[in-house]
Amino acid sequence: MGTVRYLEIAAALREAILSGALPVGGRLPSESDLAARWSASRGTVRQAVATLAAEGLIGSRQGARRVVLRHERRHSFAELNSFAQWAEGLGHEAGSRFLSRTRRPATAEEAARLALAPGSAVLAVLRLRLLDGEPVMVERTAYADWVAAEVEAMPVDCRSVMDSLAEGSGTVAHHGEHLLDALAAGSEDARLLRVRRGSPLLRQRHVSATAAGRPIEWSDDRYRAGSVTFSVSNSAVATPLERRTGDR
Amino acid sequence: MGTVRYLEIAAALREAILSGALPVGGRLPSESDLAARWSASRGTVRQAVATLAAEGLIGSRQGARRVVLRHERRHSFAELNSFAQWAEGLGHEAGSRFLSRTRRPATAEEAARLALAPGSAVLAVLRLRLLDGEPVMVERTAYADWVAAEVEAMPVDCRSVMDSLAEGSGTVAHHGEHLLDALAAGSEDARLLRVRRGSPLLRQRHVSATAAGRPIEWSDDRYRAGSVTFSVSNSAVATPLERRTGDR
DNA sequence: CAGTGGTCTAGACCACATC
DNA sequence: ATGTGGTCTAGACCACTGG
Repeated sequence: MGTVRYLEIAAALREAILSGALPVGGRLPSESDLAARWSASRGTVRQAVATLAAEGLIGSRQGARRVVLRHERRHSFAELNSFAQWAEGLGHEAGSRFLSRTRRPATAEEAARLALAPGSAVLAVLRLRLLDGEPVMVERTAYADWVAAEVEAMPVDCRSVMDSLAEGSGTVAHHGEHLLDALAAGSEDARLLRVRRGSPLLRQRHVSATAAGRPIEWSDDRYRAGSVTFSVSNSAVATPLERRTGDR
Repeated sequence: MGTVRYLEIAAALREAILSGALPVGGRLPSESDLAARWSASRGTVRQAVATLAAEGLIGSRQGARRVVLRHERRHSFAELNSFAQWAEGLGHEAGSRFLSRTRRPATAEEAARLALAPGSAVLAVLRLRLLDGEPVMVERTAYADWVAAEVEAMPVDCRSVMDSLAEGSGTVAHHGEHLLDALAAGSEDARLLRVRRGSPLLRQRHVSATAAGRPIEWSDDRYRAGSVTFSVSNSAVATPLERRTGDR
């Protein structure tokens, strides 16, 4: 059986929360209740509720029952790193076009982000992303050389580079670091996104890496204002968010 | 002793990573090594490394040693919810001025975010934030009525509302949900931040709640482009980030 | 005060990586 | 084949919440 006990329990609790059976502000059963009901040890139950806490669905304090914080669904990691999967998960139609793919030496920033020796070759890609036919994002990505050939071979309207890499060589993104800021549209941005120069864009720069920590890509994605919102939830015990000044 | 075993181990490992003693891409000692070295059980060691994994510092795959992913420090939850603590942590001087504080009925959105009955009273605040004397952020916050009196009593240049609430009534933020997007500066934004109307701003809307899940405030913070960057790290096992279309 | 979550132990078996 | 992390058990004591 591929079944994992604590994920079963977590899924059942998640379902109860998302369906509204457990209202926001309501209390979860105690750990011992859950352990008895599922014939599992307390450790396993704690692993299940820790999963939900990491998703921001529930909170806890020593001595008091766990409480439901929200009942909205979250998106998976795959949806986060893949524009196509994200769009489809929301019922939108994702489009994509490679505008250029060229090999060139990495810039200093790209080399640093991809943990490459300065001047190593990367595959630089310019790509336009559409949502229901409308252009919403311009993507400028540098791929590490060990995936470059595979990316070059993809069709110009390839739905998802990350999906194709997974199906092809089995390369899967496992970690990501994302930098979010705002900037004014440059002339190329403006032309491709059909907005005026200087209009606000939301920029998401991110590096994706394999489970072993090997960087795959470093990307600069610029969204038309109003087209997307990023959402982050955190707590005093688990802090996935950071804020910085200036560039970087 | 107020010492917690797994936090001690986590702190030691974190120190080793941040100092560079364990290089990026390097492998951590095995769980049994660490357990022996610290005279702790394997469960305790796993709790320690789980802490670092949640901070995005290390990654793991079944069967292989854990690897170091990065060695940059993260900011605490407190720094995330508090402009003042964040600025001071970076060595900048944070300034602040209340421009207005008025009680009025909650808008539909505010009532929903703060889990209030429609039309309940809130304290609406307009506040300008400075970094080293320069205006960088405009904050429009709705405080729940049960903290309104306390916020009204604070001086106009109060450094940190959240710190003051903690010291005063012991109200501490424990959970947060943040929405990040870009938008064009309105006329009030432009005047206060000394930028042109229509220039790009990074908007962070967020709700803060107590450990019990009781909402404290709902805020719309707008940063001058280039003044701040938000950073998020995630992995296939822990996904704190979500992306959405349109408003909300 | 009883109940609850937070911490910790000392085992066990399995799936997967690495050599 | 050996080592490693992933999962699970069945206990234990403590700190804190709540009525």
